[in-house]
Amino acid sequence: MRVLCVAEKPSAAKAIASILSQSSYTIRPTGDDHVKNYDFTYNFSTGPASVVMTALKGHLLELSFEGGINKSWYDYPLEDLFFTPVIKTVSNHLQPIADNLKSEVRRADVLFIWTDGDREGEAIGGDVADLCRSVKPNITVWRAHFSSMLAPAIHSAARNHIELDMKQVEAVRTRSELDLRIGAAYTRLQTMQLKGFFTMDQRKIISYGSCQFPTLGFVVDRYLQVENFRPEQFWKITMTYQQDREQPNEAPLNTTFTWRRNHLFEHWTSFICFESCVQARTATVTNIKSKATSKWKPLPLTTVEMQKVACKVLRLSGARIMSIAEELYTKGSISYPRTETDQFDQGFDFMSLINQQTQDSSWGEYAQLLRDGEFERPRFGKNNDKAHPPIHPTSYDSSLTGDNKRVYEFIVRRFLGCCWKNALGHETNIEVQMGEEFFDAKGLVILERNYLEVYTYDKWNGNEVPEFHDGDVFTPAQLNLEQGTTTAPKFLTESDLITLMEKNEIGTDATIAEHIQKIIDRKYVFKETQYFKPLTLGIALITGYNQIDLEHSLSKPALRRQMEADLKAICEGSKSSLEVRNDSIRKYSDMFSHLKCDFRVINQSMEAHFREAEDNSNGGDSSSGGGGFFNRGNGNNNRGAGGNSSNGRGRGRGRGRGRGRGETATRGSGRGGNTGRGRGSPSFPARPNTSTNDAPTGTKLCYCNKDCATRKVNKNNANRGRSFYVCPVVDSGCGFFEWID
DNA sequence: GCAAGGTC
Repeated sequence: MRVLCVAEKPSAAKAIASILSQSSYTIRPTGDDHVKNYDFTYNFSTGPASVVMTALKGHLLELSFEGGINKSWYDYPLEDLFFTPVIKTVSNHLQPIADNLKSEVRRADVLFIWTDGDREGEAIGGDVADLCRSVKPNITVWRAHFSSMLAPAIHSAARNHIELDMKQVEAVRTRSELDLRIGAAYTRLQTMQLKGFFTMDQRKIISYGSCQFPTLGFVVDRYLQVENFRPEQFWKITMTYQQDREQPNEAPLNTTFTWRRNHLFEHWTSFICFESCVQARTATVTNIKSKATSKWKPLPLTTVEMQKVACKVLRLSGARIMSIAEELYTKGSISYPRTETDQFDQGFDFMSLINQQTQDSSWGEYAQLLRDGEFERPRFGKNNDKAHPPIHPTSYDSSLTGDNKRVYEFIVRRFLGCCWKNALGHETNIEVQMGEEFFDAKGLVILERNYLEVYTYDKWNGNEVPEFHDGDVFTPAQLNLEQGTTTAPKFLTESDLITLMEKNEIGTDATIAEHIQKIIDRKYVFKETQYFKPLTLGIALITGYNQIDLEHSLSKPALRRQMEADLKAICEGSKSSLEVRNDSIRKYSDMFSHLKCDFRVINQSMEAHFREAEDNSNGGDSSSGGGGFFNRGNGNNNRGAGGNSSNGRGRGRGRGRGRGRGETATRGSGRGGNTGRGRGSPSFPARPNTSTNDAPTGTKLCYCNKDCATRKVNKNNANRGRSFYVCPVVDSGCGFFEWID
């Protein structure tokens, strides 16, 4: 018997051939540089056989439209794109691989498919079977079912073959067809309709894709949240305690307590709470909880996690990280970089990998510690793609420089961190009461840093607090009622964007970074430092789509998620692929007709946003940047970084400018506050900033009981029916208030 | 000149 085995990629073919043949195979080259044919013999359940193990490079076939519509954009109605037949062909660069398969299968009795154990792998297998049947219609087809690349799993798969799961194959075929039809129709419509806006580049593509648009939608949504943000004032009580040290030359220990109400938006309610504290004058420790705590070491590294964390700590784009990881993998320095698995197999040989890293001058000492007894098995995550282990170093590589070195170092440190112990600490929670208000402080002593030593990307800072006991009473060093303003949310970082995409099932681990790169390349968004901001084109498209009353929003994740759910339904057998295909085509083509009718809305949105952008650019340079449109806020326009944060934004809409980030709660401690005058400790609090509207009316009395006139106030809603008094004298009064029950 | 999904 002669068996032709086909793996999804060259590395898998090599690994499987090594296991099955116990490394005694001969290699033949093919027409493709990366793909090799491995010849060996193997004892299958049906008996011994001569085996050829070969590989693909992912999908073998590509989908396209039949006939002239594939090329000509103007000679056919766009609606035809939903119905015109599609064909699958081998793209030119994969032709040598297809030729190799065809010639090998002629000599085979059995085609044995060893593609990855996921939906796409099944579909790739389906295409291989079709191609091979075109040469040898009656060939027997087996499917290997394996859940790891370890020898027992591979041998078991070889001896217990199953059949291709045509439901999964159909699901992927449905997905590809829908993606192509929808992408082509909407892209052509957008591009042709909006062509007039781009004088400099007539070939500009304004693409639509079921993944790229929701991705753009996330960026624009956040932009609109920032744009529409209205700051709100709040008030909060801050309290600190200062303890002298035993050593006179040591700086005193300052402890900041957090008000349990955090902050309130009602001015007078905050006053009342604050006054209760002022009256009490001292704080009493009401509860102390002390316990051991730990900071957990990270999980083994998956692709998406690598992108999320490495984007942040290395300040590289996801696309760049993936391309470097690919390079490191090809070089043999790290394992396969596209994996969803965050658990290592039971038999995984950690120690030899740790040993390899002991020679490094930077992290070698930590690898030595692990080798010499500190090792602890990595945590078990919840995900296993049954095809690849978590990303880890496979050999020590000292030849790297630049970003490649930084990415490699990240992967090594992450791996070593996983193999260490959790960081250990001791936590103390102190609750104190002043008047009717509660405050909390948290102390942390780090006892053992463990994994933090090597995984330097995680931070865990200790915080020393005084040794309090239940019932202790102290006088605060400072007690203030501070005013603050809520601040706008920040723009999305790449890490935020990846998290959103993952949560909403937009793209896969291997494609998330590509979709992000795509909306940058299309000039829908740009990246300013680490933040994503939409360009005029992106804003105009999304706000335009949002204004059209479509059955489903094309810029929100729900449609893609529905497609994902339908594909699962096909795999589970609860829906047929034909049903999903027809329903989806009807849905998208109905929306397409609607969109086409209402496209003037998108045009108006473009006009409005482009005009606004041009106005903002002070005239003249509206054609800067690629493609002849204004790059809102981009440094290209010489308005400097951050230009779009205040550049005419809110023009005529009364929006505040310069909504400062981080300007929380420091006002109100200015005038006359904190001077310690009058009653000694606690120091006098800041005079509350009473605006005319807030100022009470009434008569009588104040805390200082001196000459300042006071007025009585009734604020039933705010103070539960009690009256209180406030000294209204701004410059010479005491600034205090008195409760009168 | 369109998509998203594999992989190098």
